[in-house]
Amino acid sequence: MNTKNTLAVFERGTDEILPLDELKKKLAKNKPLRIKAGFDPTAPDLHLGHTVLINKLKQLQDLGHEILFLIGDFTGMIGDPTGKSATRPPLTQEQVIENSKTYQDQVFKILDKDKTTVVFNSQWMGEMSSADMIKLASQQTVARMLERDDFSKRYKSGKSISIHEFLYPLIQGYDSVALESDIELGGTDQKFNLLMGRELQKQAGMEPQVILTMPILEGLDGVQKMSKSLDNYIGIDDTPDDMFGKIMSISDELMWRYLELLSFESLETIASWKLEVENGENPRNIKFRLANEIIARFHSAEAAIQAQQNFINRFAKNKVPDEMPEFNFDAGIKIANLLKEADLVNSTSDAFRMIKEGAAKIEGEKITDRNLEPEIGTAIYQVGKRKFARVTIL
RNA sequence: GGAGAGAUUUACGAGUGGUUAAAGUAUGCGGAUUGUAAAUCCGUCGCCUCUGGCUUCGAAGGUUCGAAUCCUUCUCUCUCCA
Repeated sequence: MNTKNTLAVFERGTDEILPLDELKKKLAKNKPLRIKAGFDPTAPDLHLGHTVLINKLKQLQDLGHEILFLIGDFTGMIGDPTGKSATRPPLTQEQVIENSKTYQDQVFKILDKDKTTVVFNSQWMGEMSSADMIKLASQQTVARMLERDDFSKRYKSGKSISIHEFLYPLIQGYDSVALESDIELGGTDQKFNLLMGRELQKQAGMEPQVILTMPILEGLDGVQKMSKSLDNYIGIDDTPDDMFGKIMSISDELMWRYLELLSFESLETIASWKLEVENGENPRNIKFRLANEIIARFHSAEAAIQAQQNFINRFAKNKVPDEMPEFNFDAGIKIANLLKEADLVNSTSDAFRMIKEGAAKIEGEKITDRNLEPEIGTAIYQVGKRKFARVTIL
């Protein structure tokens, strides 16, 4: 592939490439580049937000470049302050190890395992002495650190910033020195950290890496970034039904954003869909297409069709789902406790509330008696539109 | 080390001895409507079978008939000075 086409692959969907000239020079060398991307093993389960970046890695991998998949097990113990308005709780060693395993299992659903180099930054950071750390810390100034938006915001608004949080960008930057990376990918929120890698590489006498940022995918709420801690994500391990439901719940506005960043459909195709909607097509049907594509990618085409069928049955036709959690209880249990034990409500107080609001149903019949002791037998219990459980009273 | 300010329920934020389980707003949840979208309206938002009881206002003690509110110690945060 010639340089021009290669460059097009690099640029597709990116937010920024800095500096572009240096990337062109690196590509002109006509040999595999070392491409670094770091992941913070804060919690297991990748979500669609991560796949924006991973898809890009996959594309570059297919061009023959070397992917350095960095698991930030050392930095994970700091807790990345990026984008946070408060100090993030650090992870324990055990959590980090556990989570990084899950990460690898999931990421190789997209990346080619044989062509990917997995590295842990504890490999070199764990070896670093206190003296080395001080030397590293001496390479940047507090003023420079406070340039970072989230730090300066917190500083100005009187929120605490711990010293160790300043170390995070430094260590991430040092990772680039240790790995001698040519390019580093990250979300736009990583820009500061990525640039830090350039500076430290320069100071180490190396050719600095080019940074490539990908847009941050908004979560289901359409405002905050998709993240596990905010619970507004679609996990790639989610069941087809969950995926379908979550995609359907996003706003019309957000739907276009998702199509842009997650779909493999061409931009022309997406533009034609927009035209359809303007001409009266129900936006819901566009979401159907998006949901189908995503589910087919992480599960199968059949699963996608099934999920859509389930969705239509459940909501459009108001039927109950085929599958739901099952519970057994002894006779004499009170309805409030039953709903709580079956995970349909958070507390018995919540159960009373739901009953009062007419949201709790048995076999489609509203529960009116809050002191009800359900009869022996099996029945479908429901709270709200989405929560179901098949309960057997013994 | 010194001086000062502050820590309230998911979040922001009222509340300076007694109708305070704690205003208000946001978020969330539920209902109506609908395309499980948006918008709107209504209800609800500590726990416990609950016309009542229990535990909360950084932590632990204390004063009081009674404390989120007063006192003491401690923890943490911020500002200024060194």
